[in-house]
Amino acid sequence: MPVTLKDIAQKVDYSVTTVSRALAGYDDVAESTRQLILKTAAKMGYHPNITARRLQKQRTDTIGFIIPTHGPRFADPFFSELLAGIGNGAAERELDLLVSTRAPGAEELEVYERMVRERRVDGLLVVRTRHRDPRIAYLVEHEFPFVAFGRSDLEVNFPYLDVDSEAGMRQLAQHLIDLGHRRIAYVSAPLNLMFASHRLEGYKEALAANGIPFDESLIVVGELTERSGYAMGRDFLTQDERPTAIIACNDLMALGVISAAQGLGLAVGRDVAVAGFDDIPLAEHSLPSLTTVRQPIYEIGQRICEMLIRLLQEGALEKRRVILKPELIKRESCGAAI
Amino acid sequence: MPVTLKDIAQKVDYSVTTVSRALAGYDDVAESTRQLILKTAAKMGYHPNITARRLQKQRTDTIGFIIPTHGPRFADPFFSELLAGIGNGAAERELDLLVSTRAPGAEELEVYERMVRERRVDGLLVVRTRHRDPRIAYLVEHEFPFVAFGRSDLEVNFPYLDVDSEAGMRQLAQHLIDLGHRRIAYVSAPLNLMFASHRLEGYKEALAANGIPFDESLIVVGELTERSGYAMGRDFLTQDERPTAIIACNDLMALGVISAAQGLGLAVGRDVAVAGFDDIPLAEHSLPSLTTVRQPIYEIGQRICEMLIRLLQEGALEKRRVILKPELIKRESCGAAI
DNA sequence: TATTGTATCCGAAACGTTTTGGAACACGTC
DNA sequence: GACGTGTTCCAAAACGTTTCGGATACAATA
Repeated sequence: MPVTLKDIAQKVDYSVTTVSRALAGYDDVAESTRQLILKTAAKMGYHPNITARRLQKQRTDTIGFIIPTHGPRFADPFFSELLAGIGNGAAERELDLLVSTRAPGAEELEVYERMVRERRVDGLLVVRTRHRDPRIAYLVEHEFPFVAFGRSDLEVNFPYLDVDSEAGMRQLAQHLIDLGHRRIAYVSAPLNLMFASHRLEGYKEALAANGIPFDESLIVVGELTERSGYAMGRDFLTQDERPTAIIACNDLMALGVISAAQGLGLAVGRDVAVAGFDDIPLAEHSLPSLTTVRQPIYEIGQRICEMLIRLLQEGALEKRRVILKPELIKRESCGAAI
Repeated sequence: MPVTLKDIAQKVDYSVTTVSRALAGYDDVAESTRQLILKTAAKMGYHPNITARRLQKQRTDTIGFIIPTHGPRFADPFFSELLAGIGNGAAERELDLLVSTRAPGAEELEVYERMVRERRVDGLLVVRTRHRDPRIAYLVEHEFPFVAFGRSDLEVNFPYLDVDSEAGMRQLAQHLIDLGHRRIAYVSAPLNLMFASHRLEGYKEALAANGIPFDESLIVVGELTERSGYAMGRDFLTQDERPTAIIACNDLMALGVISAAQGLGLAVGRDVAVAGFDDIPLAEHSLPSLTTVRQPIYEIGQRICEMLIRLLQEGALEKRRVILKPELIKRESCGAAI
């Protein structure tokens, strides 16, 4: 049986109130009795019952994070890094992190609803925002505190942090164009993801800026996995008039494209250029190393966590919209590294 | 202000007790009043306050999982898959999952202590067990319910699930030996990890069984990252008398070794054989595809979760120790795929 | 008629904490 | 001697739920 305030109170012969206040550091308890109480509490091995405290304080000191997974073999390095950032961000402020894993869809929304209605968490983190994102709509409607990683096309106002994917992809495509490429294939992410639109937009802008006509047949939509990148890459590279460069919407797919190219006996970086987006750790050490656009994933996790915490503590946020500039990382997969 | 039982009681003019019991489905409330209460609760948008319920029931319906991370760039596909398994396992039984991320060490143990002492969770999941694992020692000493992924060398009895790494590695090494290799280098995981010892043991057994002397200089300890595998692989492959095969303790390092080999102009699968352990999704799609030993990571996550839940519900476990047989997956990195 | 049984309900306590609003007392000041 | 001013303490309420141990009313049984 764990030690409670009552137990201590009995032992030192003070009221529960006084014990509570001594422990909490109020100054309306005599220094001598405080010392006695502190010592006794330590000796008895007292630790507050967090649930009782939560009930009384009417907050959980917990934030929620629902990871959108797809299928059982969910092995995305992007999310483990993001999670590490969020986890450590939460830990710094002594907050608990409640994690759920769910594939996008109706069930996923139910998880959000449960978290909100049953007051399991004080606030939520929403990642990988989608078009007409129902999660955001729900949270805004119920005025539940949350911070998103990614913008939205809903006509609502909410705090978010995002990376300027459009600019990043524009830079990347421009880089390839500068290297002389004209037929640049593009493996998109599912287009219901906001960032997928932004990146595609950036790609189109770069083409337009250089007077290269947009060719629908060079665009394909993948699933963000390596397997998918492999399949798409193979398709492109076995066409009669194959592209000279392939951009994938994330690094995992880009790695798949590289495998596909190499499987066909092509030298990536010479025979065909390949580029990704994210700069996961694997990108640097793949062979050839991967040209990509760097998002500071860990830092993003930390920052959205911080934003949420501040939002919860202060009820508002001075900077509700944060856009980070991504960085083009030139490596071997698009030609000799610089 | 959320709706409480009291609000409903007032509305329908029954006691809080009756409302509570009606909602909970007890049969000592008249069918007609139950219907009334159910309808009213729905209409008023009632949802139980989970914290209050927890306080009363003296359990949290939450399990804890502390992910051992190393450094900020923590992007391990193994853990995201494991987390997906655990997350979905917990969700099936309507349990919350409390996640924390912490590097092994003193701070990490403090997280365990907090979770236990302040009753934040009903039970814990411990993964990647270590020699004289202080987490296990602590939990056993405090008789706190937990299930481990991995065995221990402590003289204590606790429920765990593990993969027979020794057998897996023995098979893998035997496979390489059968392919004619005699100088087989080995990139181990840090040796304080239980599975590292088991795998090294399996490697040694295979050598011994085939009369190959054990060569200390062929053993090196890496950090389970691709970067580390790259460095170790490069070291081995630039030696005068380089090994003809390299086994890495996990797939991520094996991928690093492959990069190193390819960077040196070696054809992996022909000039040098490389093998890993885990069978992360990337292993199948790397080029060449990676020979490895398959652990069903997602399933492992699900199963340890299930075990813990059963342990919590029934107070005991019929099968406290589960050992899974891993499966050798032969692919191109050790010679033509079969 | 007295007793037992059944169906339906509820008051009060409990879970462990924090906070509110004041009580009790000692001390100095006018 | 009355009046403030601190200092130190505490009873009780509150957070929202579940559960224990009846209570009541009525029907069925002996």
